Amino acid sequence: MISTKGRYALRVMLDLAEQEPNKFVPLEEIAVRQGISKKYLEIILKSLVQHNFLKGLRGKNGGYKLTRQPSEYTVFEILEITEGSLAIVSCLDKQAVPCERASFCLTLPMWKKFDQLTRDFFSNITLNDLLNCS
Amino acid sequence: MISTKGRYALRVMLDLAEQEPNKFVPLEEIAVRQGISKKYLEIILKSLVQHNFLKGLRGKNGGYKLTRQPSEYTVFEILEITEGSLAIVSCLDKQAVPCERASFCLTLPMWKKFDQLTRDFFSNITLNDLLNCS
DNA sequence: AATTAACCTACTGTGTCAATAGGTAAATTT
DNA sequence: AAATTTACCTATTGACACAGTAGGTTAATT
Repeated sequence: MISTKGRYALRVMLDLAEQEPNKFVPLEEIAVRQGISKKYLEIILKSLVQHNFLKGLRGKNGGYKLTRQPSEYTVFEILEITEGSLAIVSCLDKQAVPCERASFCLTLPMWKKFDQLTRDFFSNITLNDLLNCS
Repeated sequence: MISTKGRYALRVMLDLAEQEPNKFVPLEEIAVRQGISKKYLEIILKSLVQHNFLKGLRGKNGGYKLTRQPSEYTVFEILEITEGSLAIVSCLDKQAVPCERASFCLTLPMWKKFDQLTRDFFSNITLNDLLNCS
């Protein structure tokens, strides 16, 4: 299940996408608008900045802004960063220890298929798509 | 992410489906075969019995057996019982408190779509399908 | 009566989630 | 230069789920 981190991250990115482009928007504004604790959002935005999804600027008139166009962010990459992994089972996690049952596991092919389905689904949705959703 | 409960439950159901039908198979056997702690499996099988997915019989020659044909169990219902919920976001959980942002939430439609995708995917796979996977 | 095996209640260590608290560094304004 | 603003950083916390363990009770068979 997607935690608040991933959900909030998406909402913040969408919030920024709706603001005037290239303008730095202070966290406080976003927090109020989205009804999310400012302190908690800080943690989430930190990782988005570290991955160059956002640019942060300190001081007066500072804040955050997108580093790309909304159409250039996929939901998948935003979720992957904030959730750590979108793998449906731990066996398919990046840093998973290889399972010695893998060769004869009856369920593994199913998990892999679903994993690909998930990847395809969220990779094909951009922030722009969500903004224009009818 | 699917926890060990759901994954183990599936493996146990498949294990039983591979045994002689209508024969009661003791938990000990399954645990050894699957390499899973017997005590932990007890907890998982308990819920499967309570939902009439399995029949348990005590005493000598006792054990567990399926109550239906392997083709009559979908992966979805097995996972739903053992995992509690397969909802991708808590907003879509059965016992979720209604979100007041729902009416204008830009991401909710996406979550709903994915939820349906998940449901469709796992509802269309039966134990029998997994047994015969090539 | 003895054995087998499911069933039941309770407990535990570990880790993650969802925050909160308080301070520091950098940019701007006065 | 001082004050203000706002991002950035470290640490802590309570609650809860995960993954299992322990020990006993009930029912069926031998």
